[in-house]
Amino acid sequence: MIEWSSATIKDFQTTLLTWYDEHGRDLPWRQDQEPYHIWVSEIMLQQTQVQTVIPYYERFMDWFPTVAALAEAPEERLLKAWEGLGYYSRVRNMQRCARQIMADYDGQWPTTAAALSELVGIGPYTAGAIASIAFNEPVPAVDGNAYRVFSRLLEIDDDIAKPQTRQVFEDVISKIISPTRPGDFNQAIMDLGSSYMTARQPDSEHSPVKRFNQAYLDGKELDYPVKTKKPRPKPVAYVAVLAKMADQWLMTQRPSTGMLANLWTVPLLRLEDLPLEDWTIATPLEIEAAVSAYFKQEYQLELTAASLPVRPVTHTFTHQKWTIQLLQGTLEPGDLAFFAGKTVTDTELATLPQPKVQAKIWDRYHAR
DNA sequence: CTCCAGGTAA
DNA sequence: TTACCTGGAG
Repeated sequence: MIEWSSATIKDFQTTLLTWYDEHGRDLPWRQDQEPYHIWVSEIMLQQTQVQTVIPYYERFMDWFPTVAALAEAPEERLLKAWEGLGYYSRVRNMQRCARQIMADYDGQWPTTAAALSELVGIGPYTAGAIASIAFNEPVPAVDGNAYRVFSRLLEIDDDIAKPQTRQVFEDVISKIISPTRPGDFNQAIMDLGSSYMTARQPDSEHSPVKRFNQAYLDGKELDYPVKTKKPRPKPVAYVAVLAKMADQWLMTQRPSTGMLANLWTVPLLRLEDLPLEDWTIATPLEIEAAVSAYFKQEYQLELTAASLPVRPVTHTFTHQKWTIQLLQGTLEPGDLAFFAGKTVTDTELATLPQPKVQAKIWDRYHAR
């Protein structure tokens, strides 16, 4: 890691902020310094690129214009607003946070990073972003962009996969951040990280901070940031049951904890949970019979099932790779007392919050 | 298809 | 440390 003199730091601040004043992006959440606006945008941007976030942000503000409105929203509305963005626990945490602000702070946001960190769903990054942008507190906002930008500027070799490394970056950035315009400084770093200093195809030749970029000057840009790899996702085999009862789709709501919590899908059964001799070598006919037996046993529902002659749907999460065979079925009229779900018309179907993997299942079904 | 990026909670 | 989701690049 290299060190900058105080003259270099001042030079960098001026160069960065001058560039930001000229070329910073004009985004919906940069119209004012409302902490609510900053917060919503930051939570969305944690996981998604700007172009995708914009329409979600506009609709979110339309549906939930204030912290008070968000605190009172029905959960299904919340999940619908977040449908397709992923990491659904975040929007539930946002509502818990909104309720904390109403109950503990009388609707007024706390104004320091330390206090913001106490709120549900607000970690060190988001606390720094809100405190610096909305309240002008000179604190760093260390996200993936900051890791990438500063590791290259200063050739910081610490492994960003290790939690302790955050402190190294916070210390470094604290010395470099503009004391007068900390919010703009942090946002300029984000813009730099998504334009000239990208992960795979940086364009430092044209970057406004080219001359400060030690890794670029040394031809080692792509060596930064240093990050150890994660293990491969584990394969899991599923069968999706697209079943109708009296012309209505059978849908299930997932449990309130774990993956895709509270979202709606067609019944998804792990092959290894079905009554099969050996699920790794089961034939379509054996799977049909096993699924019917499972429905009878677990839900007390009479299902006639037929495999669909389509490619399985694949969907990869960080830690699991799902391969999903599609199966079509018809249910005898019966009660759903033992089934965690309901039957819906096509119109009602569209109102249920559903994850991307379910969208893929519908796509494959309709393309058959 | 594979690989990878990205914050917080538990 | 591991779970949580989707999208983009190659």
